[in-house]
Amino acid sequence: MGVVSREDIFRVRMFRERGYTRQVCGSCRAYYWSRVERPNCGDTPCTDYYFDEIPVKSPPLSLYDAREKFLRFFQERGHEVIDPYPVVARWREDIYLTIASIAVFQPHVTKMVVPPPANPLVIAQPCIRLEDLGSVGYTLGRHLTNFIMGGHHAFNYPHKYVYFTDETVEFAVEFFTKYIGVPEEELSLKESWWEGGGNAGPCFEVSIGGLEVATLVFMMYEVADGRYVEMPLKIVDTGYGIERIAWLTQKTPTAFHAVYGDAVGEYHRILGVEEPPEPVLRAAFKRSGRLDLRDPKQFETLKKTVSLELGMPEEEVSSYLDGAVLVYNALDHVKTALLMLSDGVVPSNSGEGYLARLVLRRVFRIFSKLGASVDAVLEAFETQARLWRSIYPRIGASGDYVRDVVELEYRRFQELVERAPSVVRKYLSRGSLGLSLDEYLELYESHGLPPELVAEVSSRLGHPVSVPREFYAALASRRVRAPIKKAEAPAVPVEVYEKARGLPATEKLFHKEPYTRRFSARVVGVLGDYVVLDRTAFYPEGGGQKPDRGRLVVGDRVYEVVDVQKVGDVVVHRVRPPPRDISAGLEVFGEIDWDLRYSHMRHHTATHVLLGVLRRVYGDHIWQAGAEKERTKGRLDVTHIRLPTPEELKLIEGEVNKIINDARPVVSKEVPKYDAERVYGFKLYQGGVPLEPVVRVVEVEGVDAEACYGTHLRSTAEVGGFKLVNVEKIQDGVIRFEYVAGPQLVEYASRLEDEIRSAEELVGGKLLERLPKLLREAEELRKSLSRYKEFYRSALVSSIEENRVAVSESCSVSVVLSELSDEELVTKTLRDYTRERPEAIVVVVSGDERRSRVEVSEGAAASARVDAVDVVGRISRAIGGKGGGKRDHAVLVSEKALRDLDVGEVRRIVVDRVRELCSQS
RNA sequence: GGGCCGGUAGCUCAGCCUGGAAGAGCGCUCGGUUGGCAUCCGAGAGGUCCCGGGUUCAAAUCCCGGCCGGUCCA
Repeated sequence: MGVVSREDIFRVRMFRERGYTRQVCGSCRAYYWSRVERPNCGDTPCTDYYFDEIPVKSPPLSLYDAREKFLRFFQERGHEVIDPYPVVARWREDIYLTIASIAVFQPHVTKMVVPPPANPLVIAQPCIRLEDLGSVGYTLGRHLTNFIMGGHHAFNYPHKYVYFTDETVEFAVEFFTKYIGVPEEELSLKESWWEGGGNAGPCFEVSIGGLEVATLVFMMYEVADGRYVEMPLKIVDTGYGIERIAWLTQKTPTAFHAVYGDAVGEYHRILGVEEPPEPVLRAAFKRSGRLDLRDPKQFETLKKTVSLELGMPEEEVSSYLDGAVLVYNALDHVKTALLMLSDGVVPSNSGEGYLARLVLRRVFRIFSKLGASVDAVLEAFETQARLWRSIYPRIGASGDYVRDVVELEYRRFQELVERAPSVVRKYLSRGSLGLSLDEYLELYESHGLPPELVAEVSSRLGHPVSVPREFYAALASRRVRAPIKKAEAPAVPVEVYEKARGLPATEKLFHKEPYTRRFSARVVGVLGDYVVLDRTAFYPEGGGQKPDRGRLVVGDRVYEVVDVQKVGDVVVHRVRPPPRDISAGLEVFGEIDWDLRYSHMRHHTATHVLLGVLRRVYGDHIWQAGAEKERTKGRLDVTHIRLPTPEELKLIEGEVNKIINDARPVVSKEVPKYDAERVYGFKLYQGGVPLEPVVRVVEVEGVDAEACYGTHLRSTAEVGGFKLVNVEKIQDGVIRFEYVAGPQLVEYASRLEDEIRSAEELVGGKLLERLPKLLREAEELRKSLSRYKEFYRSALVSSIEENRVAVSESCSVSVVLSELSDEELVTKTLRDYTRERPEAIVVVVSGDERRSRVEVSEGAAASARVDAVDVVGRISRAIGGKGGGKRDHAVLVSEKALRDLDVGEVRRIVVDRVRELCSQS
């Protein structure tokens, strides 16, 4: 296939054969194709909806029927039906959710790393898009946060052409006219341009009566640095709106009625909202296609129009529609949450977990706004679980988990709401004039309190405020985009990486025979400190398993292997000393540190068993979030909603050990990617999704199967034994398990024993006998210390009294020396003393052999006359030292030892100054 | 992964901006008052001011690093 110019690509065979003409839309100026003359492109917002007036031959299709019809049509035309992928895009680094059917094949297929599972193929892929989350209900179904994208895809390789524009348009026209029974005259195909996920291409938007029912994209370009580069692979990427097809055939006033059927009425009941009469919905429906979501005023205008048309009071129309919009939002959001949760998302404060929490909080807000309880929320989830489990089996399987999560998240939501008054009060008390825009933004972004809630709470607290109009604009302007995930730094130097990529793949003895300890091989290349062999038993770091160590022997020279990494299919060994004398072709003898390796293998196999047990105990939302297998211990992080209880931990430990005792075989095999996915499901990819046509599957019989690169035992029996040593929550929604296996278990136990023995030596006896005694003793010492403190305190007070010189009615002065260097005690005593005696000025000189301290404390009346800071300043000038303080309390610290300090001098200065200031009247 | 907010008595928090004596309410203990109570009165105990470092005569307070929690976003 040659390069097609941008205009020519739209001139497809069918348009010529069946007399379609290219026309310009009177409204949006776009070009479109149709068999008849039309005033506009036939898509909203250039027209009202009128598809309900079009005679469609198809009987009303439910969502399920529409999906089946779509799949069968393309299956009959040579497309293989592919099972849908999860809505959580775990195979993508750049997006969290599956936003289109093509996302299933990006980037591995689009970048030609892996062939597609079939070609051509058809898929009904559930997708989630949260962009319009805030305004779903208003357009009565034009926008949904979840939808099924029906995609038929053909991948045209340079050497293998399948089909492109002509057939794609013919399929679309045939599908809608013959299968759905839409008169051909009603079809309009608008020329457009599509971009997304780093790809781009021309497209047709297919509309019927104002409803866009499909987009036919011809993906031909890669977008690189803002330039379009033609791809060798030309992809037919279509998206049929299955919900819209159901809507088109059912002609209900909203898409929600078409998609959710009886559940619409159920939700009205659950939420206690009256259903609007049909004429209200019909009237709103007509114009809803023209609504622009960015302008909330348009919805108000729509209400006015409906009210005029029906002669119904505006308030009535408004209350009907406002209530219905909330119900539609609830329907939509609950289903989105259900899809995410049943695909195993654990709500958290980051990543896809945050998106799940975001959706759930929207649901909770709707329910609490309407005064519905958590039971109503649960009922709403159960209603839809019943509705969808036939299409999505995972929804049926995750009931307990969904219920658990909803309850837990609802509780957190309520805590947030309960916190609101105290937080708002704090902000209100800061300034006198209500709340500023910045304060609203901070309340939202830092405390999760939306402005409407803040205003409500504030007026309940007796401070009516109004939400700043510019709030959402200000919020939007703060949004900055950042890459989702950062590329990891390579584990080998760049120049080694570059050179290694040119070398042939290393034969992996560690895969072929994981128990290989010694081997011979030939040197393929030497790259700096790294040696590359034609085959190796050294395991390179990967999949959370640490690299092997050991030695390489070349002739009579011995090199220590200190690191092993992989570059693609090439294994590189870093050795010491630097391999200066080695060259390609030499024979090498290798030996790995078997003790280390065997520990890795035990901990690795134990990790798989643990993960399998966790999934069995808690459910399929358990996903590996990270893992590390070292010599001394293994570590597994998994997604889960809460810390396990001690009982659960005992159960988990017991189950793992049972499987170890069972001596289950552990088998590794190479399986074509798509076969593996079919057999084991997506949970295969616990440690990430390898973008390769063939994956290595490690299966622990009846327990776990994962795509894994690591080395494993032949049987679980070899794990030897399993003990959890630490469990903690490392972040919201992620639980860390640490454990030891085999001989490490003995090491662990004897380390514990050593610790206890050392502790017992310290306390001189059995811990449980000695500790209570020691604690009692400590308590007694504490009490006795406080008695001594009291004694010193009263001694200090007497000393102050004895040295007291009355100067005037409002002034007395007392300068004393205290041998005690307990600063806290002195300060507290002085404070108590001067509080009782407003006229007192007390100076205490204390210290030790390194430094001295002069503390001046004054009662209220005295400090009105004598400034403590001034007194300290004078002392400082006479005897040195630095200090300062407040008018009634100041401190001076000198580097002199206490015995070198002239207390008489200090007394003279203080008494003179006090006399000077207090004698005057 | 990033931004923002927070971490002070058992609990809820004030104090931090502007460095200078560790605070309030509730709860707890004891005593008194009361027929009864979320009664009233009085006394008392209770602190690693998250951790580490820096600046300073002096740090809960300022600066840097870390940990933990919350929240918004990607």
